[in-house]
Amino acid sequence: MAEVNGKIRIKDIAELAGVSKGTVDRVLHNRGEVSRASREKVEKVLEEINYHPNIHASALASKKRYNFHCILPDHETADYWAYLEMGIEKQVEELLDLNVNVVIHYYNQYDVDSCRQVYASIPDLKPDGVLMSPLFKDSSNAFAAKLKELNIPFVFVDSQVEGVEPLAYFGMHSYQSGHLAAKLLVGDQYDIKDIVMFHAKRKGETGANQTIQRKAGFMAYIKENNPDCRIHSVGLYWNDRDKNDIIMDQFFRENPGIKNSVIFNSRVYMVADYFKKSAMKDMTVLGYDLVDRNVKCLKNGAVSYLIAQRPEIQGYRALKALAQHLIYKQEVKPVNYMPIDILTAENIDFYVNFPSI
Amino acid sequence: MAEVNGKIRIKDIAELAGVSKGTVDRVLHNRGEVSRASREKVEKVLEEINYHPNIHASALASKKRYNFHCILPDHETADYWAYLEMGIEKQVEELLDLNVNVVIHYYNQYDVDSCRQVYASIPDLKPDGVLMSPLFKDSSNAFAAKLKELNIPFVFVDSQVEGVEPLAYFGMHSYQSGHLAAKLLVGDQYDIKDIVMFHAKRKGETGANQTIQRKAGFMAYIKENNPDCRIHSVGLYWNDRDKNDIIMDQFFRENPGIKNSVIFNSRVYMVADYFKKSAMKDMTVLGYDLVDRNVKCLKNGAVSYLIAQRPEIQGYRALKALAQHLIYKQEVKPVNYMPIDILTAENIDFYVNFPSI
DNA sequence: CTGTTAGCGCTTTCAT
DNA sequence: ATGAAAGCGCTAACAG
Repeated sequence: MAEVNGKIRIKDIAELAGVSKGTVDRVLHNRGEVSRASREKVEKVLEEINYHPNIHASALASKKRYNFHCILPDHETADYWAYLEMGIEKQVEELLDLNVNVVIHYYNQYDVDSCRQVYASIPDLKPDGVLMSPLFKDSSNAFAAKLKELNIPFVFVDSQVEGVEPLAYFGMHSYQSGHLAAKLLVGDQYDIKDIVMFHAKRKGETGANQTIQRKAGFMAYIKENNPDCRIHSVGLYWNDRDKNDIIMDQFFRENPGIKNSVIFNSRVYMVADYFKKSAMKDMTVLGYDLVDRNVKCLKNGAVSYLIAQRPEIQGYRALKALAQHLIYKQEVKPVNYMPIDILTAENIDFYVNFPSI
Repeated sequence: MAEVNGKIRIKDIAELAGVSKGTVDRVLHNRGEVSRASREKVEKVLEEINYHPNIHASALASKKRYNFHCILPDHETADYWAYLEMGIEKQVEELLDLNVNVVIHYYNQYDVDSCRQVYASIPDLKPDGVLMSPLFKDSSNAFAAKLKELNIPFVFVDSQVEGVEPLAYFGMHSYQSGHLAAKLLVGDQYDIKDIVMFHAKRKGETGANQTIQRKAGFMAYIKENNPDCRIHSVGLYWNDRDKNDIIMDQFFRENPGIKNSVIFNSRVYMVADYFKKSAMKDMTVLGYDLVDRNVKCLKNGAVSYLIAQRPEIQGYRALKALAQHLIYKQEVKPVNYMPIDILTAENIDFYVNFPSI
């Protein structure tokens, strides 16, 4: 039998230390000037007892208001970013009574300029904290430097940018996820000699190293465990299905017999759809992210594995990290890797309906 | 750009409705008598606006105290139950300022009588809510009936008991997890013709149908996908290693060449240790639960897959469910299946260090 | 049945 | 530098 309790108030500490509530508050928050003598008396009491402030009283009385700004790619309902945003909204609810105001800004994820424009508009809003997804590496890097200069704490979700140290990062360990992808796709099956890897053909500023890292992890595993396996890389245009069909038609005409494919992003359903349309059976397909269209493919067998990364948790915790840092003055862990979830037809249902927060 | 806000107080509602704060409070909580006229005026205002009570003010002012009692098997540090208890403790922290008192009671998980004894002691404590793990089916059933009679809400973690309807259940879908276990262990490899399945030899009252369900799911998958596969069942004594060695020695002498084994509980490390000691290579071993000893086996390759079920979340949410029901008067979802996590050497690190709450 | 009022523990302002 | 006091929004007790 174990019991938990705790009912020490600031008033109690004040009485024990022989000072007033106001003084205790001043030492607790290092605000205002306190004489050495008073400070020591209070600190002595604090060491002896186990004081936990009543967060409800604290939140209720606090007058300070905070403005947090989130910068995300625009997105469709039920895609990866939508889930991340749902996590943010969850945290917003909890922050409401803490006098925190949260604004979400969107940029076109296929247009660097739109992203830059949003970044440029932020400083004038005098944010107390910023949450961002650094899709565009260079622009994000520059913006992060600006925030550092303005002394505004910021957190990253989804991907990291080398050389930038946010207050905290919430996302997947991309390299290791690629490793896992390779293990799931080929494992110890040494008879697999060909794998096709689809990637996005993009123009303009390179994205964050998310996909690059995933690919690197994948290659490393193959090289170590199945060195004779050939990896074919095929570039696709996510917004031009017809063009993709032609590209894939040609590829599989030239390389018949390839049964294993991997896609390092959430567009795996497009590839699965192609296989279905082309009546290509027995394909093993692996992709990323728990989004509606992929779930459907997983269930009907068109996709074998999905690797997921808890986007809601990313959004939820990233925003929370700002509050922990700014409001509760707590330490925040700088790097927070999400679990790399393996989804199959057999366990997907319990992920889809699970309120992860 | 999207913004969120909301600052309507009871006082505002009172003014809008032309009544006093007290009356608004009475209709919000259905307490005390309110005239039809007043009630309707207030309800009309409530429909038009979007009122969210300030939980901090509410918690601070509330005088009511709650006593929750949790009944768990005793356990070692870092085993499955320890994780579940960590989740409970997390929720306890959040409940502290809500005037909730939580006591955890332990029973010997190998002794029905100790469990019955604890159950018998609970009603005198006048609990407002109970959290329990119904390991012993019949006794738990009887106790649940008693709680129903006393009108005390209770929640189940870890396993369910047929015919009993707790306020909520938090745990895994055992049958489906068995299905998944089979898929992972043999998948489409039709050349696998023998699997050995280890189970616990227990005495006394049968446990909950947890293990039985897992086994059933496993068998069903094999039957459907690999009907020629033979499944050998071997009973072990978890608390007698020497005896187990003899049993396993004999089994593998009589059945050489079996490479695939499954254990439907967290003792998989015992089997893995045996294989290691006996220098049996190339064994594929699958078991349950993210506990320290199993993690070690996963990392050194002695275990291939672990299936995990988020015990912290179970404890955390189960206790929270009591608070939601009793304090916030919110609806609680009666059946809450945890995601069935697939752990391998490649992704285990990100589960081990992940603060799931 | 309804309005008024005294706190809950903490923050913050204002005298001293 | 420090104490006293007002008040955050809500609950609950009390007086009418």
